[in-house]
Amino acid sequence: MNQPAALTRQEQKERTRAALLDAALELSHQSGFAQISLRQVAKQAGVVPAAFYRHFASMDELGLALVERSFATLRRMIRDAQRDPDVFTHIIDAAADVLVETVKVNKTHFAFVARERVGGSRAVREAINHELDLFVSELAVVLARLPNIENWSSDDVHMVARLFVRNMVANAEEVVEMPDGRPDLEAQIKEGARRQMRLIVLGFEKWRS
Amino acid sequence: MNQPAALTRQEQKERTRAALLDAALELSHQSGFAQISLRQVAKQAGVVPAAFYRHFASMDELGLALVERSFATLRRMIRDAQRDPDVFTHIIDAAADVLVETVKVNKTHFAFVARERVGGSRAVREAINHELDLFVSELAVVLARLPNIENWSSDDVHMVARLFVRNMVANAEEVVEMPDGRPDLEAQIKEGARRQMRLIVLGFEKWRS
DNA sequence: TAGTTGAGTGAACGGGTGTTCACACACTGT
DNA sequence: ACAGTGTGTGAACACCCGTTCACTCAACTA
Repeated sequence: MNQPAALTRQEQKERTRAALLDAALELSHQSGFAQISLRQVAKQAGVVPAAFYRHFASMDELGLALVERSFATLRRMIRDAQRDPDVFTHIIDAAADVLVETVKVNKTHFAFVARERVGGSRAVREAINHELDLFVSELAVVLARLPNIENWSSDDVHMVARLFVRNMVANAEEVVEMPDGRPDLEAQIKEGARRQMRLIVLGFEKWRS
Repeated sequence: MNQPAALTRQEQKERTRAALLDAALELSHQSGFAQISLRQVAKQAGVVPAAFYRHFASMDELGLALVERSFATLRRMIRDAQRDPDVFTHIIDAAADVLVETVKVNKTHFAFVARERVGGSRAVREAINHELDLFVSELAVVLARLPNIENWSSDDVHMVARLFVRNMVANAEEVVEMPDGRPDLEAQIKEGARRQMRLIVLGFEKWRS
């Protein structure tokens, strides 16, 4: 019936919403989400401040939307990784590679999560920690199938999963802080992540209680 | 020659400076250091905004002073712990206990460090990460003397030290976020920390390259 | 004791903030 | 073709911000 070249109402609205999210993400990359203003975001998105309210009730609500979008990226990374056959043969090497590469490509999303996980407003902080808890539980299910772990208590499996996720977050933070164009640093982080995971896995065999 | 009951000039100045630092620490405990204002800090310290400049050139400079003060607390914790003979017989249990107790008592300092390590301004962030790097190196020296580690490469020792410090930071974050008056949660965090350290130590024996 | 120093004052400034409102006007369903 | 819906506008508001300035007056020095 229509859209002869122009944009439908819904399309246009979604486009502006995305522009606001992108603007907030980019601005917060330098100074942190908590200290950017509604007016700055609106300006960067090419929109008047009042228009912001057509999409979000507050900056906090935009922050929550950003959490959602960022974890969607993380989930996609995990899903794609599981399709790769290498992951099952050299789990640790693959995990280190995938981690560093994905974080590098989606730097802004991971920077947002890393930063706001501890520095953000209460609402944003809790949303992120909730997502990370979900992620720990998912990882626990995967770990429970590994040879040396299959008859551990579920408490212990959860503990190990937390250990891995914590280190994943810490390594992601390092990649985020990494200056551009430093493949040496990148390799160093990757190697560090690999060794840490190997050390932890070595402990599996002798674990009791 | 003087101070009949009144305060010397220097004493009074130091007192106000301390009041400003305390005010900033308390205010940032709820909302994060980066989003509190010079005026708020001055008001909380019972001083007019302009007086702030007699002590710090900017909020950033106050932040750096806060980093220094917080790490002095951390160092005191380590030093005290080393005096305790229990630490050498049950290193891991003692470490978990000391960590949780000290963080609980100095909650505001650790909350500041945990939060601003990733969320703060560039200057504050770098100062904290520098202090943490120093701490990793100190720990590496201690670890290098342990039985299973004594002939590892220094790179590997450093890697393990980083793994421990990361987990220490993560556990401190958990204690900080912990609501008051929940000894069950506290015990849970302590037990988790203990298990994670034990798992890592188990890997020491079989480590190669 | 007289003069100097400097921590703290109070008012003022220019500018950025979130939020509100009536309004314009392009896309929408009838 | 027409009325309606709703995204985006631009101006206005009251407020808080960092920073400056001339000032007071107690603690200091000589």
